[in-house]
Amino acid sequence: MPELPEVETTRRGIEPHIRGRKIRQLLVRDHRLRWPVDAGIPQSVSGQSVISVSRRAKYLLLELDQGWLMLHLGMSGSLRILPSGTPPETHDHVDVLFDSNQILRFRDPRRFGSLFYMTTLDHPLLSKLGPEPLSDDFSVDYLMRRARQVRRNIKTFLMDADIVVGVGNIYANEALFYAGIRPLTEAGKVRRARMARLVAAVKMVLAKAIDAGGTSLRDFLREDGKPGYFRHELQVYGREGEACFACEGPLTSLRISNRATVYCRRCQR
DNA sequence: ATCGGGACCTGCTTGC
DNA sequence: TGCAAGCAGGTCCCGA
Repeated sequence: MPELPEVETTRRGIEPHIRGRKIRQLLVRDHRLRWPVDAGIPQSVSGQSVISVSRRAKYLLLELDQGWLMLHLGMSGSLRILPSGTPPETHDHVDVLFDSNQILRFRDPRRFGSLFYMTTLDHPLLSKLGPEPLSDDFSVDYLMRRARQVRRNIKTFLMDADIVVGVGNIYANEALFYAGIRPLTEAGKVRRARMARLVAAVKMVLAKAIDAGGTSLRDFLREDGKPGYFRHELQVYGREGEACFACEGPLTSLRISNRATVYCRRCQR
């Protein structure tokens, strides 16, 4: 799936096409997503216009006249803007047809994604989320305070959406490399100066990935069907055994909480 | 209360 | 070439 940069890339891609447009019809071909898609959604949103498209964590929020469509891309989801009449392919589970005769089409092979309609933003999935990583709320002070309260490694800590949202496996590996911190270091033992480097690294790597249109490994495509280009910027993710770009030593790999972890023994302490 | 692991799915790559 | 195992960008939920 898309991590935060991919979701933000998608948001920026679709907004100009659907903002101000009226929903003519919403079609659910397969309701079996992470949570079953409510059968009442098509009726609820028909005739409503899109006021704005925003993002909270990795959720896309389509603000309508009287509510919100909330969409998560899961691990393999993507959104495309297509001319109406474009035949659906396998795994194209949801279409939103607009009065512009364009379709917003949701594809998700693994069906880990989700779609909700709600009339307030007071939703349990949004209620306990940590700060946005690119906001000022995600600061050294904040992260030091949270780290003191836990006993777990820094990588798992960083990927916990209660702590900070939007940092998935790729960018956690990348940020720890830039910060020079070993992934298994206990979060509570990271000194302030290094935590400051980590906060800066998270912001930098996410911002650069957004600028590049996200990272495309296999599934992710932008709304226009093109890939993102951040893959070429990756320092450690997917490079186990290869030479570190900084010191040329071989990159080490291990699994932390069952997620592929790659780091440089020499550059990360 | 915190934490790790399992579970949810399909498709692609790898190794026998 | 064929088949099975392993792995993939997320994250909720359960039991320890």
